[in-house]
Amino acid sequence: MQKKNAPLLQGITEEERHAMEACGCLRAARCAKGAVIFRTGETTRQLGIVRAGRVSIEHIDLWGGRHILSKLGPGHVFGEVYAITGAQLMVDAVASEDCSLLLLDVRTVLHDPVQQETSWAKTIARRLLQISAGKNLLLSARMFQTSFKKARPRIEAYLTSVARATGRTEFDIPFDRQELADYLNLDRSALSKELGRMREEGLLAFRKNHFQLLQAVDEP
Amino acid sequence: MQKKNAPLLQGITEEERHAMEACGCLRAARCAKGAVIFRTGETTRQLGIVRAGRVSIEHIDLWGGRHILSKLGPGHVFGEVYAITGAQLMVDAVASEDCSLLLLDVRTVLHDPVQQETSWAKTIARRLLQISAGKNLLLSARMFQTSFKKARPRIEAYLTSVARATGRTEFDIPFDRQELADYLNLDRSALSKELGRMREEGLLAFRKNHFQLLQAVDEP
DNA sequence: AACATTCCGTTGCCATAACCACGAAAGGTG
DNA sequence: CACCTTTCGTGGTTATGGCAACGGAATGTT
Repeated sequence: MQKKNAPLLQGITEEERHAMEACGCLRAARCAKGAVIFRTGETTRQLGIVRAGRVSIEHIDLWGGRHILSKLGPGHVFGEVYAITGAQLMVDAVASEDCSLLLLDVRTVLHDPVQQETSWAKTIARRLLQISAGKNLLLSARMFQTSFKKARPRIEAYLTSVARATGRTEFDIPFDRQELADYLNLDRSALSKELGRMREEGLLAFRKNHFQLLQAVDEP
Repeated sequence: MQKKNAPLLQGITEEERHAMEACGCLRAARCAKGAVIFRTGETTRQLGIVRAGRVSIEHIDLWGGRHILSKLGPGHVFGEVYAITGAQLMVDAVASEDCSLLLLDVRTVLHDPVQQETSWAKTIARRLLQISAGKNLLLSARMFQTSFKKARPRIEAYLTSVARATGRTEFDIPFDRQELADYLNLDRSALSKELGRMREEGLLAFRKNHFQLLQAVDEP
């Protein structure tokens, strides 16, 4: 039972919470494992906030292949882009475990002439902008890393970006091999091979998901 | 001389414009061709709005290779994600022609306790959220299209997405071959080869940047 | 018209990554 | 401990896409 507030709701008081629930903007929900929260092709006025459990954001491609875009734990927000724009979902949001969620009606917050003027609506709107911009940065970073045509540069780009983010040349990554391969759009065995080669060449050392860069790629 | 307002400034009256300029939030700028407007690694409080000319958003990778992410014409906005988050730029913004720009101080709009309450600041904040969410959608769509390991699925995914967006099976795409290849992270000749094969198989017809899907990929 | 330029299709070669399959190591569970 | 599952490295094979080079078509320029 996670008690900490989601970033989206930080700075929202208990009273404001009650006001939100009273006007129907915010409601709690529970989902059993495997339940589909948002479905591809639908539209939604609501975004989801994970309170407990995990939600998987998945994309089924035209050939039935499934891509897992992210798994979100407590505190994270999903579906906000679709709630804001009104666009049809390009992904499914699926409860990968039993979940406790909050559903927030974004369209009301942003467009209802009355609610819009409440202090909590203003707070939410501000946070939404931060969250949206932040996701933008993540997507951009990933695009750069996966835009290389060969495996080696993709791996180097990813690892150096983690190194830059943490400020260290030794770090753990949040992926196992298969997940990293998916993230970099590579085959797992191809990734393993390339990592092996890089280790032989003395570029890095690793064990499981712990990596150490030995010849840092410097920038002047 | 483009006179139409940028989406970001739609609904902003002349008076509000003057107020913005008076408080230093908004200022005009001119850039000669080749001038660097924002530089990788810097931070910025300002976003740019293209009034005339074109701005190229570029990414120099660790090996000196240059990737053009987008070219923005009049009305488009750039740098907003970095201005909002305060993150270091991962891209350069370069004037690819002589440009007339507007620079808008986002941090003031969002964080200055006084300006924040003005009607124009509220309008701008609302629009920023729409723009940010919209860019998010574009980035997501591109990610899906480039996440395939082989050329054929990437091409199909891209073309079907255009078909879906336009509602037609016959359309022009905004890229020439080289640009489409860059967009899909493919080699130009590999793209040409695959397109040729698809034409032979009767999947589509094309000439230059005009495409026609013959066997639409249906979804139930 | 002669020329340059850009855009596009095609070809051949080869490095490379996808794919399949196996076995070893590590971790969890009874 | 024995067992199962997950994770990871390796090998071999094949298909694919990157690369370089060329020629043709279309367009623009002098």
